[in-house]
Parts: sequence; structure tokens; C-alpha cells
Amino acid sequence: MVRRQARGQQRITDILDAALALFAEVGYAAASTNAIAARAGISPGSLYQFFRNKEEIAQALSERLVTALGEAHAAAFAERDVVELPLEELVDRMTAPLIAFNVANPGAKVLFGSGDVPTGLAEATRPVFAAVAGRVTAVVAARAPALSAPETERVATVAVRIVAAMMPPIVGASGAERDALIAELHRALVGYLAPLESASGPTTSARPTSSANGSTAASVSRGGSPADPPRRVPAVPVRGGRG
Amino acid sequence: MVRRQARGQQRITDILDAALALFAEVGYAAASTNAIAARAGISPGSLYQFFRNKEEIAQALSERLVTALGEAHAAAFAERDVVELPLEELVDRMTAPLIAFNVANPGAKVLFGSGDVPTGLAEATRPVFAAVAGRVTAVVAARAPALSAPETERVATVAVRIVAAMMPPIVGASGAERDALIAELHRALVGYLAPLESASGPTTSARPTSSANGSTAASVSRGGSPADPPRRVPAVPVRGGRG
DNA sequence: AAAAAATACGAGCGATCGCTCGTATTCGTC
DNA sequence: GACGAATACGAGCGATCGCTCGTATTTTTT
Repeated sequence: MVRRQARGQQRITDILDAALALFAEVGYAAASTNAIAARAGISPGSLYQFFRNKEEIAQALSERLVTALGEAHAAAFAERDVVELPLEELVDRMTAPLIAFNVANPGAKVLFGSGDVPTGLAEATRPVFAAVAGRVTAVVAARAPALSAPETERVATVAVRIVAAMMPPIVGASGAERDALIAELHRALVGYLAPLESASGPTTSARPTSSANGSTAASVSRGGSPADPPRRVPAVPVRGGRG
Repeated sequence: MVRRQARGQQRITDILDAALALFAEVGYAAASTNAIAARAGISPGSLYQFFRNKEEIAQALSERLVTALGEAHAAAFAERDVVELPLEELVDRMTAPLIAFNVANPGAKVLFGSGDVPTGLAEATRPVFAAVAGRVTAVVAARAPALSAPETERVATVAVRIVAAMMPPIVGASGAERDALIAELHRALVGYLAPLESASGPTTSARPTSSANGSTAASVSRGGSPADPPRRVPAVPVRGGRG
């Protein structure tokens, strides 16, 4: 390992920023290393002073995402809240940082991708996905203790995949449409997770099933008013990770 | 257009089969045209006798998928059933062909992809996605007439994305694990869609909510027994599309 | 200020990719 | 069996890509 100077650290940040932007625009495969270097304002040779190959760039980017996401996510994971919060709120709390993050960093979805990324990137993608999935698994285990370990993991995987699947349209949309999509994501997650908590779960305070139909999950956006979106979420960009 | 001989038609089928298989193994970008040709047992030159470029191969493959899927799907879309069927059954009927199709044709997911495919393939991907989404939109409109047009479309999009998101793990798994994942997909869709029908919807006959908890949707795999998966679905391969 | 280390450059290497082209073979038609 | 059309071949072109290398500059250390 080399002793990095401040200048070098800045270059690394520049490179990762450029890579993230390019990934967002043209995808991983089409983002050439020379283009990344050019975008970062350096020569191809300089790029390889800091990364041994293209994949390592994706990996470093992935790590940066995991870190930034972890910090943003941590706030939503106060132990107590996780167990006590009504499901509806919990869902919002867990998705909000993810949404904010992806909106602030379009292109992150390339790494957070739904699992089908070009060869070589899959390796770099896994940590991001695994980090989120791990956290969700813990929450599911806490709130639906009746589930077996494999079941818990499965539920977490499905939940994460649903979130990931909705990310591109959410990021792509804006304004009211984005809010509406977020509301749909909320409904989908609540609809999926609510039944699991009904048995021995914690405070499922929001009337598990009262009326004739099981419309517990329909409280958001499906009333009279057009949207009533979940509260706007704070931006959690990662660009200035080191700057 | 050239007059195709039987031999030529066979070559086209061979090429598309090879492309589908390679896409499944290494992805679109990494599947070189020379490799496709070799896999199809022909020379690179011959390949370009039938397709002008790589993208056109993906497009033809996409069309083949749309056709095959359409036929497989049509059976599940008898007008009457769509409106009268209980949601649970409807969901199974609509997802079953998709699952069977994707299992029989791994690699189809590359084209059915969740929307984030390498540049150039996006164009070819759209028809498949749009075809499925269109059908689902019609069903949603029929069963939840209270929704506005944009809402209907949004719901259909979300539903399709959820299905697409679950496809890779379902295809990747096998046996009991696959059945369990299919059950989870079922739960997710029902949980998402059920609330929409509660108001003015059609026959939600399947005991909307009887027991103490709202576990209507959890009837599969979430009881005492390990799985009780949805009935095995007929295979709907496309390989012999023209053979 | 000299030596060492880190950073910077950019032409270009080797490999690969999508695709072409000149030519040879097979098939359909009469 | 002759002729045109369709099919088949595969070496290789031009472009691009990931990456290297020799060298020059800047920063840190001594």
C-alpha cells in the first residue's frame, strides 16, 4: 500500500464521482475507463495509479455506498423503534433513507441493482445488497419471531427486492408522480409484511383486521385525496464522502 | 426481404436459441456475436445473413418471447375469469405462465429485465415488458374500476415490477426453495392488490377475512406445514418456436 | 537542496468486439 | 443440368476497450 497524499485522496473521490455519474448515464459496461478518467479530469494513466482495474473502481464505489447508506440508515434503526414502531411507520423509516439516497445519487441503482449486473460487477454489487438485506433480516426477525430462520431471510430478501425494483421508476419520476410511486411502494411493503406480524408480533397497533376486508394496508394514497405522500425525506448524498 | 428457405428458418431458430442461452449465462453485453454464431454451429458471416446486427437478434428474441408468452398467457385471460375470479386465484393464474416461462427459458429474464439493461437492449426489452404490463393494466382496470387511469397504470407497473424482481431468485432456486419463493411472490402481490378491490371490486369471494388475523394472503406456506406450494405449473418453453 | 515517493501524463499495446467481404456451396426452379 | 437465389464460410478490418509504460512533475522527507 502506498502512502496517499491529500491530492491522491481527492483524485480518488473525483474518480468515484465520475464513475458514479457515468454509470448512471450509460451503465457499467458502456462506461469506459478512459471516459471515467476524462470525466474526473485526469489521464487514463493516473486513474490506474489508484485503481488496479475497472472492477476495483466499482468495488470502491460499492464500499462508499455501503458506508454512506449505513450511516443514513443507522438513524432509522434505533433498537427500540424497530420493535415498537407501527409497521407503517417502520416501513417508511427504512425506505426513506434508501429513496433519498438513490434520488440524490442516481447511478447508485447500478450497484444496488436488482441482481442482474454485467459479470464482474456482481461481485462489487453484493456488499451493498447484502448490507441492506442483513439489516432488514434483523428487523424481520425481531418483529416476526415466529418465523424460522430461512423464512425470515426469504421475507427480507423479497422485501429488499421489492424496494430495489421500485427504485428506478422512483428515481426517474419527480414531483407528484414520484410521491405516488413511493406511496405504492409503501402499500406493497405493508401489504406484504403486515400478515406476518399478526400472530405473535409486536405493536401492530394499526388495527390488524377490523373491517370486512383486509384493507389494513390501504391507508396511504388510496383515500379520497390524490396523494398524501409520506413526508419528504432528507437528502443523503454521498458525493462529498471525503472532500 | 429475402425468400427464406426452410434451412434459413432453422438457422434463425438456432441463432435465437444460442443467443438466449448465452444471454442467460454471461449476460447481453458479454455475449459476443461470434460466440453466438459458434454456439449456433454457424460462422459469423452466416449469422449476419439473417440479422443485421446484434441488437436485431435481441429484438427478434424479444418478439419471440412476446409471442410465446402471449399464447401462454392468453389462456389465463378468459374475459370472464379475469373479473370473476378470486384475487388469489387470479394472481396465480397470471404469474404461473410467467414463472413457467422463465424457468423453462432462463435467460429470458435478461430481456424481461427489470428495466436496467445495457444500452441498445433497452429498446428490445420494452415490448416484452409492455406486453405484460398492458395485459395487467387491463385486468386492474376491470377489477378496480374506481381507480383513475394513471393510478391503474401505476398499480400495473408496480405489480409487474414485483413479479420481475422475483424472477431471478425463483429461476435460480429449485425444489422447495423455489416453491417457497413463489409463495412469497403470491403473498406480496395479493397483499398489494387486495386493498384495491375492497371498495367496489368484484367477487372477492375467497373468504376475504375470516380468522382473527388478516392472514388471508398467508394461506400458502405460512401455516404449519413447510410448503404447500401453488400447484405445479405447466412448462411453456419456447425453444421449438418454429422447429 | 538533494533524494525519495507520490502523482500525472498520454501515446499506444494487445485483445476483443461487431461486423464485412470475397468466395464457395447448396437449394429451388425450370 | 443450368441458372439464380439463398445459405455458408472465415479471415480479417476498423473501432474500441482495458490497461501499460516510459517519462515528467509535484510533494514529502531528509
